[in-house]
Amino acid sequence: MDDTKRTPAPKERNAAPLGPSVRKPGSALTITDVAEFAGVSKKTVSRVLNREPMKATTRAKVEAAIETLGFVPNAQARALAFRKNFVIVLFIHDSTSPMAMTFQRGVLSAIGDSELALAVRPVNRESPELLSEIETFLARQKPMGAIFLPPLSERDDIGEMCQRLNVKYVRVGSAQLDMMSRSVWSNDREAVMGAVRDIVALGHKRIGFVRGPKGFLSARERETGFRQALVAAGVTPDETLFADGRYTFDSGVAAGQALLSLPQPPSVIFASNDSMAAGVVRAAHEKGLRLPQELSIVGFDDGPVAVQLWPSLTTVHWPVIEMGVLAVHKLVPETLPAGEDPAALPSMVAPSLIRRESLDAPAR
Amino acid sequence: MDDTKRTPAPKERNAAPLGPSVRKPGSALTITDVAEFAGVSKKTVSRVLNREPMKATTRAKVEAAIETLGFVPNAQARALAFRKNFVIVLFIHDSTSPMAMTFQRGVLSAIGDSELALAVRPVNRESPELLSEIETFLARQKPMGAIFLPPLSERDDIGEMCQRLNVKYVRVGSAQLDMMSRSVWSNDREAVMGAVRDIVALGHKRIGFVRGPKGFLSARERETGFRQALVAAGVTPDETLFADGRYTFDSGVAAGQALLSLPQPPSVIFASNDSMAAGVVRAAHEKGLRLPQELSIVGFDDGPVAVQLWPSLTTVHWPVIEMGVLAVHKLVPETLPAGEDPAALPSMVAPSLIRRESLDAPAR
DNA sequence: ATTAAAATAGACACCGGTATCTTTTTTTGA
DNA sequence: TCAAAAAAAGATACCGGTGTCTATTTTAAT
Repeated sequence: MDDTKRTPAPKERNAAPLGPSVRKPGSALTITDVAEFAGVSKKTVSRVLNREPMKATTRAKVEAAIETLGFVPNAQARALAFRKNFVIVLFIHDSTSPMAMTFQRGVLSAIGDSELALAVRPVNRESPELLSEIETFLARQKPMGAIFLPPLSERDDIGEMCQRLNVKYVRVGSAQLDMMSRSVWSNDREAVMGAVRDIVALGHKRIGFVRGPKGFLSARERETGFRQALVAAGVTPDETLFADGRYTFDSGVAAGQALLSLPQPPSVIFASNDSMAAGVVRAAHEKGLRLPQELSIVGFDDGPVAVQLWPSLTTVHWPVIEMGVLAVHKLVPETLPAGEDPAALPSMVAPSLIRRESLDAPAR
Repeated sequence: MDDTKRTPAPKERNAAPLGPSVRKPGSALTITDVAEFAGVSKKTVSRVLNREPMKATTRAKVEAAIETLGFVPNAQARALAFRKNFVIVLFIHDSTSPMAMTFQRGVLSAIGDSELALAVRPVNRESPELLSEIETFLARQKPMGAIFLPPLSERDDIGEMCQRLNVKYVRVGSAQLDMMSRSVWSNDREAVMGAVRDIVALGHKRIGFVRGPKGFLSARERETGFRQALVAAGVTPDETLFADGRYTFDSGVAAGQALLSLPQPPSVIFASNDSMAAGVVRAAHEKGLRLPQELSIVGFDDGPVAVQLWPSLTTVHWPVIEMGVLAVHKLVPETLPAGEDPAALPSMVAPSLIRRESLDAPAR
């Protein structure tokens, strides 16, 4: 054919294949450069990159060329051709949440140094455009998978949308929210039940409880577990020993003050998360109580603050990091350690009580 | 041969392979579909997407088509054609670091709901392949910009590599590390000096200091500021009042115990970060000291733990979120609020002391 | 009204990979 | 040994956008 002589001025660089020695800096190298260098076709280089079966000698030749030139494939071009971006998106509701940050560590550790990338995207659960925002992001990025953290994960419509868009996803929460392959959850209810059993075993009779916000599944599950454990222990829940909280430190202080001002205050207070437990610790200190002799306090999360408090906090360890790892493995089985069975991955990780200083038997 | 005989039905190209009328769900729509629908060329749609100047009626026509079809452009295709991925990469050394997590919040808030995405990439500063790992990631992703957090930011060779790869970057730290347009920093030295002035003004004479790890610029700057402030106040630094720490809670406990066991203990202890300050708080509590009457404690960071401690921690607020916002604005001026001048962006954000309960005048 | 200049829209190559189909090479079988 | 089958490598279209240059329309000027 002709028409190759086209425009004289621009794009001269292709006219006479790059001219001599115009080796561009950095990694402007393409698969074509590697192919020429190795004396094979583009497709052959592509085969090497994708580890397709081929003759060993050819592979070696190409790998040598890649090594020599320092070639790094362009992720966007691959993504375009694959119609999948090698990215995992982490959708979070509140970028302040320590849980989200901890979860992210799990995700990053599972990704390791694979070619996967992590994209973090905060969205507002209250926004009326929540769904379309997520849809647009997914349509634009076409990620390998999406992870929804609480409370986003509690919405079924998000899952349905992902299926419609053909995007793999995992919903993370304090109870199973979707089919196994799309769920990662901690059994908060059981964990609280176990913790309460331990507390009761120490001899505590009056156990205060600080609720989390009603809108959070974790808060509801934890309260349910607490009540079920009491019932199982033969104790009728005393509604005056329940105080509302919003998962914040301040709300924990207020709840603690309220519970400790009761005519007959509890000998131990279970707070639905560590921030509120820290608030209760403060309320107790302000009242001059000796901890844990005069008041035991138990939290939930095992966040960074738990060990830094005085006394250090007995708390339910929420296996958030493990959940992050699990979510990635479910989305991209290739991240699994070598011939492990993706189908054998669990969905649930069990939280468990960590005993520290803030819990002891009640005073005589 | 001409291919102008315009296919009647769109996507004729799929007719053979995919069967007829297989209108795929979701956003398998392309710019070509929009162009056909609007009766214009691909390029015209592209112009609308990129907000290039054009006739209002044409623009309206195309925008209507986009709206009607629910078209979302493919980020990978754009990135490939642009040779730039609409992504900002945040390189962090230690995914555990609370500072990194807080910084990330600033980055996310600056990104807002623009089409930018945030990718987080942990790398190990100790790894001998650190540089090549970063280079490979940048070559693969071709991001709009890269942000290096401490202690990665302290390496000059990383900056040089980015320039070689033609990647915009910002180095974040506790002192200016690069030219203004590539730096975001907090003046930790000045901030500590100011804090010490306040402490001295309260009447404190013996001020203990808990160092951070020598390998961190922030630790060195904070100590330098501390010493300079003492000298400025006419006090000769007493080396026995310095204790080593590693920015961890445990090291803070140990340092606190050491300082409080001195024959003549300090009346106030300045810890180089909040975690260590929390450790000092614990050491003081263990010794039965009343805070702040018998010992004042001051930290640095103003992290989440500061308000949750008892007593709440007086600490230097480290404006990490603001630094995150600033870094994004520097990398992508388009994220600035509307006609603000990118050149007018500051590089430095000043930390300042937040007075809380843990600091008071020394006892008589 | 006519033409030159400016503004706008279109045609087509191209970004850097992968998929499909074809050609070439190697292996196998008689 | 030679043809047939299998394996390997190559040629080319294509993913979904943007850049460049050309064609067309609109505006301005005479």
